[in-house]
Amino acid sequence: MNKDINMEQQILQCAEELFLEKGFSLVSTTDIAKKAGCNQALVHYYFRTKENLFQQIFQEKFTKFLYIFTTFDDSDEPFITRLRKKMEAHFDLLIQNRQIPFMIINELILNENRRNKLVKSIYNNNLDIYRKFDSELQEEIKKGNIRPISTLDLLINIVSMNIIIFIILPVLESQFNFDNEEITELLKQRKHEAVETIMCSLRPEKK
Amino acid sequence: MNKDINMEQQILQCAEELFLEKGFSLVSTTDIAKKAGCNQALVHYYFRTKENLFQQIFQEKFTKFLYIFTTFDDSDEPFITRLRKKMEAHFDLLIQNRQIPFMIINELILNENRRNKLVKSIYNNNLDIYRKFDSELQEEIKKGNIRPISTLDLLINIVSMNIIIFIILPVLESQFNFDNEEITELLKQRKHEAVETIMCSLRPEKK
DNA sequence: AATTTATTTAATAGGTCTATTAAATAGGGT
DNA sequence: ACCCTATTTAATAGACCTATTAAATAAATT
Repeated sequence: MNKDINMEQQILQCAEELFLEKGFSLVSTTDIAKKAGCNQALVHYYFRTKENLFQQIFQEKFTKFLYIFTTFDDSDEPFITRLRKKMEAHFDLLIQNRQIPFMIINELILNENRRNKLVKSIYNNNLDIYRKFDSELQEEIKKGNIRPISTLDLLINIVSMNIIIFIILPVLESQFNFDNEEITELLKQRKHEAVETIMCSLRPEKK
Repeated sequence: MNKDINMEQQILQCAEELFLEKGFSLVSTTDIAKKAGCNQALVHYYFRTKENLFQQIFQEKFTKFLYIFTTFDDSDEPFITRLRKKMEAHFDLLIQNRQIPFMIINELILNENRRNKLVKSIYNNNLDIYRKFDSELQEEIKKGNIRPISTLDLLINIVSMNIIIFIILPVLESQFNFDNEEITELLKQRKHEAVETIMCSLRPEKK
């Protein structure tokens, strides 16, 4: 591993890679130390517990995952255009961090404590932006520009369509031996299809 | 636990519940034995290894998960109607087995051996039905009844929309204290929305 | 140079885990 | 009653895990 940066950062970075790949419980502090090239006790010296170390990383990844949906786009483009852009930006983020969806699913289901803590903070911190989004959406529906749908359902749909390929990717890779370029192309196509599916699903009924 | 059935079945059943809840690595044979009310060695007596025991259960769940998509519906209803029915049946199955999606995601990502084994057998066993579905779909697209979409994308979309709520459910339960009835109602609504989203997304462009 | 502080290591306590072994118990069949 | 087989248990080997402790080394400060 890189010897230029200090060991604390080194450990953090190695831990991140391992946790992203295998989740909390399948990574030991011994694994982390080995990868970082240091003694196992050093991991505990800097971070005290494995849980601490994981929390730091997970928190950051989760915030990243949600960031795009927790910021307000104040351009004067139409609602649907801004929505499309958000969705595309979110997908692009996942392309850069392909294991985030798995990590989040895994830890959010398995660890009740982490889940409770996170969920509460998300809920409280983003109520405003949620309400704003909600009122804009319902406005568009009233105008007949968008098929009637609840805000929660739409958000779930978007997240769902955006994460699924990153869950399925390992399976596809098991069957077909993709090289990097093919995966890039696959993700590009899938991004297009995911966005298109949501956009098409929002078209109002023909009269 | 129930004392009427024999201990082998008892162990299998308890293991199933635990594995579904926590996945392979967070369940010990000691946990299983405790739940089943027997000595830990008995788990190994009947199933030799934890891996064996898990395989049996996982295989069954995974087959169940795919079953609906691996059978052919030969009624003479329109393609889109049959598709909708399949999707609904699949969702209903998941309602009865809410932890299946998590288990599959978890183990399919974490364990390369299991993934490889499964993926190959699925691929080989269901090529015929896949081709049949593929040709029907492309036929409908040619007729202009359905928006152009690849078969793989459509299947991914359907699975995605069907599983997402079962992934998110623990998160929602953390925030709101649902009782059983509320969850049933929530799932019913979500089923409707998932199916509707796919159906709407398949409508051809207006001319 | 001496002293203090920060980093790193070896050693280990105390726990859990899987799997095996040998012994105990139970249940037919003869 | 005896034998045979199936079921169940206690005990334990051997591995690995987290976290701590005390000692060693390096770096910084006076």
